[in-house]
Amino acid sequence: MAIDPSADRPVYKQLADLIRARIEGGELRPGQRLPAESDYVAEFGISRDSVRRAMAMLRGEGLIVTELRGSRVREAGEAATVEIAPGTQVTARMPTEPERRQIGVAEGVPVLVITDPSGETRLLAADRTIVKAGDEG
Amino acid sequence: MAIDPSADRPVYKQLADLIRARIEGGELRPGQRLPAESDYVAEFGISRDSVRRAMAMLRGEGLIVTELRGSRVREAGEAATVEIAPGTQVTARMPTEPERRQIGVAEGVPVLVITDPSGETRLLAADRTIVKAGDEG
DNA sequence: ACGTATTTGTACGTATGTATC
DNA sequence: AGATACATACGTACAAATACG
Repeated sequence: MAIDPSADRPVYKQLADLIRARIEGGELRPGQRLPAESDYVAEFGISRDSVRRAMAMLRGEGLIVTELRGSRVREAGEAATVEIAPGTQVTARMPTEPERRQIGVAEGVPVLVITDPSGETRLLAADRTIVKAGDEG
Repeated sequence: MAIDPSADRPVYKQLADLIRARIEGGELRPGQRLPAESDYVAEFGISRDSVRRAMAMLRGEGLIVTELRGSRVREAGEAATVEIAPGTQVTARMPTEPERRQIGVAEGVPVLVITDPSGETRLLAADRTIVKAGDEG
């Protein structure tokens, strides 16, 4: 699998596809370190800009996390189950950056917005929470 | 409010903060067109790169959508309510790009993963769906 | 304790492509 | 056709955090 700069699909998306396939195919396992940006630059002869765009894309999809020392495949992590009463509403959205820091959630992770029948809302990190509908409060 | 290149917080984050505050403060209303990238370049004397990073950040937060003609504040849109039976589990995550296209959901919008007691799952766009726990199937 | 190497973060520049008005 | 505006993609440079010897 290689990258074709003359293809219709942008270089950075091709690289993201390639890495995504390696993650979903199990070639890159949860917790495993990804090659450095410079490795991809050297391997495919593309610019660092393109590599960084690809990484940003995968980060946005929640597939990888990036720290100063490199990126790694996100680990699923055990999610706690929260039971909710009938009439409770649930939706999700991306947190703003201040919220993200406050809740202590990584980039690329949505928050669950849980509104109970009284109108009170809770914000929970979607990667640490599974909401289960119960038959009573 | 201005941007201080010598501040600790990066220029692009300062700009994102500024635009986010304008959105949350109602100065920029849902559906309203944002100034062009070049306007921000001129207004604050920063590079287009920094402006684009700020926009990407806000896009990732689901606050704005960007098209070829410019960016605008995302409109909430009427969300349909879906009732779920007791025992049904709900969580959320970001879709991968192929999923995003398949479901027809904009960038920056998470998907709700709904698993009924039999184990079957549904993917729904979180900005168009509110899940409501019912007291029976 | 210190310097060095590695790696990502930020920020500037330039150029070309493409869609819209 | 021309102007506008965003998308992609290359380049460079320096800063900051971490890891290593």
